[in-house]
Amino acid sequence: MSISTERRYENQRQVAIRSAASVFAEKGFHGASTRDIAERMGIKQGSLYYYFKSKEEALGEVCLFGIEEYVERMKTIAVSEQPFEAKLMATITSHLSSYRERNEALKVHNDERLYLPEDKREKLKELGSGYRQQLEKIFEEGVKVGVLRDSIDCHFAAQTMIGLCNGWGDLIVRDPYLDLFDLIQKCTDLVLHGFVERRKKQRNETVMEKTR
Amino acid sequence: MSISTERRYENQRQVAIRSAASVFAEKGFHGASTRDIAERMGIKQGSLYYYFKSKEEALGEVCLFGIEEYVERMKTIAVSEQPFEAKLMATITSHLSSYRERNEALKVHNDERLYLPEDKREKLKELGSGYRQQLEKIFEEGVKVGVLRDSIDCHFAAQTMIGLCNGWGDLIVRDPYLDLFDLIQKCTDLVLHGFVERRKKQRNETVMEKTR
DNA sequence: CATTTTTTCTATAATTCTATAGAATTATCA
DNA sequence: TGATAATTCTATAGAATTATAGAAAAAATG
Repeated sequence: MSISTERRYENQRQVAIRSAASVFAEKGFHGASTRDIAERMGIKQGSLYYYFKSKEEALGEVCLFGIEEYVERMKTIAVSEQPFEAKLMATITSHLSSYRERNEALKVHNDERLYLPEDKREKLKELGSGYRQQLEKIFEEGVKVGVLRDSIDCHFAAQTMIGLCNGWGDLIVRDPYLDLFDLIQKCTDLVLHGFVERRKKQRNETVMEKTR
Repeated sequence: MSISTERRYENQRQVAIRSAASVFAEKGFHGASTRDIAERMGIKQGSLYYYFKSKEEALGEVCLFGIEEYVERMKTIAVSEQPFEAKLMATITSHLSSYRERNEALKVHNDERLYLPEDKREKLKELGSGYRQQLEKIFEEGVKVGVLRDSIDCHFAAQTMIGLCNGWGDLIVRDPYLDLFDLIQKCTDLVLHGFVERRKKQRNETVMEKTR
């Protein structure tokens, strides 16, 4: 097998993974048939098995594809020397952007990975927890430098931010015109400051204003 | 058909719906077989069709069961005369509690409703949008009375809060020991105030403190 | 160009699943 | 109790699905 032949195979396999991602995202793992996936990439059902030895393997590859770079980016952000606020926004940006870039594979990872057998799920679980732990550390750092309240629960914070981004992820996948930039601003702002009005630097402010 | 006979039927049908909810939550709509559902309620596969005319109808009933009361409660909260903060917390409480009480049906609604045919999905969509709109109104009210910043996007706020609660919903379903009360406090606090330290009433505060 | 290797196709075995029909059982009620 | 109605069961038709084997086609190689 020549080097270019191998590369060609890997390329086509990547096409297969993206096709599977797209079909799994649309119909779910069990709702999608190998025929659907094959058709989406323009080959016949039986030929798909040249790239995957089973439908399950296809799911495994899609999930890995979906989460791998996402975790990789988090590592980069976590070790970087930016101030807390920048890290937070970078995380949100990375997370939300993944939904646009990864061809629905991240969504498939979220929704369908539990249909993988235990051993394959293990690897994904590690990646996922690694992500959460690093996010947690970012929050801890924020507390340490005094940007964040020291009463906050960093585990809760990390888990919530992941859930919040995943919720928007579903909508991003469904609506390709959704303005990511705007969304990122708003999410960051919410996590940092909440929705409540802060009365700062306002002169002549009275308690009565509350009920005006 | 006597009245008690009808009631018995309706009771058993409710058992069927809950069984279906449980199986759908675990295996997904397509991954679950009618045999699985029947077995969970202790009858044989064919007998299930005494309660549903199709597997799809079962899914429809589960989704409706999952979302109906949830929407109902939101209505009650929205029209109530509580201050904004109380309404917000009531909403979060209602949302998160539903995951404990509804036998996984709300999760099924979230994850599997898109496998329903268009016409059945319509009804659910209306219920869901109604929910979101009412939540939006609560936020708008919060802005109007001055509790919330008037720069906030109430549509974003509502959508985010739903996503945030749904994210925790998944974890609540998986972990029956998760402390809901604590979670509700933290979610409310996040949405209201964010995670950033507010320096209020602190004397001698300098700009340098930011980078200490 | 002829040969070898890679890729895709066709056909199919084996299994599973939904939904239905009609028999059997169980419960209700007069 | 005996008749009627409700509930569950068994058996199965018919459709769909996964995975495999071997033929056919396309591409690479010397």
